[in-house]
Amino acid sequence: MSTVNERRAAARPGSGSAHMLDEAHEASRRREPSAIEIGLNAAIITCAKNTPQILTVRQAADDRPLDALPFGPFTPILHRTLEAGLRSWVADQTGLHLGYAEQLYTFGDRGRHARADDSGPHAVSIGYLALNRFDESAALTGGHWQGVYAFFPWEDWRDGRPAIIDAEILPRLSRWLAFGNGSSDGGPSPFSRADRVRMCFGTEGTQWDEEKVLERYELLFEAGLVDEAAREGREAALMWQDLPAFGRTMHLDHRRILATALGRLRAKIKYRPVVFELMDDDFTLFELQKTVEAILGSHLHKQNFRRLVETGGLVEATGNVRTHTGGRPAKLFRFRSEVLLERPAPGVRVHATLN
Amino acid sequence: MSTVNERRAAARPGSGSAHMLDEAHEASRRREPSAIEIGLNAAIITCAKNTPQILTVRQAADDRPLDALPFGPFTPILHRTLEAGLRSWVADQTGLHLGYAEQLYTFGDRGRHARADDSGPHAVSIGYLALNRFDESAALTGGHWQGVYAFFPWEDWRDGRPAIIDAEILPRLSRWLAFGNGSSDGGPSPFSRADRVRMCFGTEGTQWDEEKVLERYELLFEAGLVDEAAREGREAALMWQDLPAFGRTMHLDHRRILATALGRLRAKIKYRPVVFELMDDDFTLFELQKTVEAILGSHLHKQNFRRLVETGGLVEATGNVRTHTGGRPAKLFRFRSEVLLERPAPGVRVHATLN
DNA sequence: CTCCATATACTCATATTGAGTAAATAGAAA
DNA sequence: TTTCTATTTACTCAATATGAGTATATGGAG
Repeated sequence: MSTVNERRAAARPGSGSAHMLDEAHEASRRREPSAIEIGLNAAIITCAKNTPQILTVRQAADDRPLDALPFGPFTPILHRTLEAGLRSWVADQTGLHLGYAEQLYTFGDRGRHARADDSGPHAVSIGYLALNRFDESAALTGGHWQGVYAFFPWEDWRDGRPAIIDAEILPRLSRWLAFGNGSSDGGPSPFSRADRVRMCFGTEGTQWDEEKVLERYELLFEAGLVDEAAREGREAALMWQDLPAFGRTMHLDHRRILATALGRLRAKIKYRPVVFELMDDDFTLFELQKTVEAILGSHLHKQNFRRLVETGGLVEATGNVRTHTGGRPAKLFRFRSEVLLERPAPGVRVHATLN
Repeated sequence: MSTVNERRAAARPGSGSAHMLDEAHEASRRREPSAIEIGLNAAIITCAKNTPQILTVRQAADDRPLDALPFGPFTPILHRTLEAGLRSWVADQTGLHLGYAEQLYTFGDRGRHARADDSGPHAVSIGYLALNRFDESAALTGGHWQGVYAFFPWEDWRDGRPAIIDAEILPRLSRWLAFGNGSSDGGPSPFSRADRVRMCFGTEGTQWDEEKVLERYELLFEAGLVDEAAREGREAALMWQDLPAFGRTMHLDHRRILATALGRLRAKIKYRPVVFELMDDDFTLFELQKTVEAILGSHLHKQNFRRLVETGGLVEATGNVRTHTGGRPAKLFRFRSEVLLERPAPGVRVHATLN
């Protein structure tokens, strides 16, 4: 972990730093605009075919086209709020009208544009998580849905511990540890690299935490194992040869935003009724469970799931049943939005099992 | 000076929005900077005298000076990351070196600058929550600590339900409901105003949720009851006469950022060991409890608190005791940072009681 | 020396959780 | 028609966690 003084030193290239700061502050008070672009990025998630899906658009970068999240700059003249701007861009680029949307994080680190030098304007990107129910009939005017786990193959544990972890990831992380161990390089994490590997991938007795999607992605990034690290000229990326693809790559830092989105969704699904943003009006409890499992990437105990969701007042029976389920007809349920008024934090509070 | 966007808007006052959007996007691709300022704001919280304290600086606005959070613009030339910029501004303005800091939210709504028209540049402000232990000996070069509940008198329930709720707030909210009921005015909330009053202030059987600090502030804002609403020319603010002060006001939207910070801290304290950022290295369990209670604004069951914190592996005894506690000497404890490696979400999971 | 406020050590009933068994039912396969 | 199968639905049960309480220890103030 870097000290305050180191951080301050880094923040002051060259001469009289205090003076420069004052000057910058003064410029701001005189309302001189700084050359900063604000990008709005939407991680739009739906659930189809038992898999969480992300809406991507194609973006030409350098030579080859890459997957990107729908995005555009925030222009205050056109958009009353940040979220309005986001909705407008998404509708523009994909024809999709967003339902639920929440702000995730604002990314402002240097290096977003894959330049070693400081040329070009600096961009700050605000990431959003949006949830839409899957509508087969509504044709998109742009972009297409892709399975989220194509970007994070190590995150889906529904068929057991993904092979890529022990076969590809952990051996390389071990080499990376052996190289430059100690605390991480200037990052804010107070943990040693070895501890971070333990926490992220649940080795040595530590258990897998499905919410640490971002932490895992960032660890792989630091270790130079994801393509984005090589693109940005990360030092650690130089030590690898014949790297397999650790998930599909994305434009700029969009995969980081997607990792943030999935992690947030996995966390939130447990204490707020956000799953229902992904469901049709009527659904069976089994369909609901499959959706939750797809998001969490793990299996849940069926009987307990039903108990939780029913006694928690999250759903109510519609009185109808669905046949052709492959077995006994299933009662149809709908979301009871009244819970939001009754309980402080209603949600699908679930604990993952390994079965 | 006029901005790029203003000039464009002036040149084409009635043009179609789709075209404008394309054009704006094109402008962005040509890397034309938009005139947007990014402000960094720090809600720095500590705990002293059994009260959460917020670090404020004085800021001259229009005629009278107001309390403000330490803030400054993000200048990519000077600051490698957003957080580095924040730390630098805070050190500059107050002499304080931040410890724990996390990003809260990015506020970008029009109206931040209390202008009815669209003059002036639009500002986007990124709010941070920072936690510091209180250090009596470290003198501040600027700013001073103020009790958080001076800004939100309705949030401290340690001496029972605050009188201001039933005496001042609820009667006026009732009048506000009677005026223009129905769903809120264009806001994103799917609830009726009446439902929001219930959820926020725990009327009609609904229980008080201490985490809804922001929701409560925004409800009071919409109802025109806080000074900021009058300053920004909110319509609802016009209907009141002889309004008492509903908490101290702050510069711009800083009180909203503070509300976000307190709400986030109250939520996070339950599932992450953030309290310890506010404690000295050694502390008694009673001191720890008093700190948690100060943050949550409610009392906890003492014996259960100890059990939770000890069996949860959050603390370990140092072997020393503290005397002069007013009673039997208390064992001193320290934070066991190893829990972070052992458990996925260690924290002070507590449930409020009314005693 | 007594009182007092706090610390510490327990008990106990109830609710929640994790995990399991068993019966019901419609469609598909034999 | 019968059997099989995958699924739904209904219970059970032990272990643990939670909310609330009682009882005792101990140093300092008066």
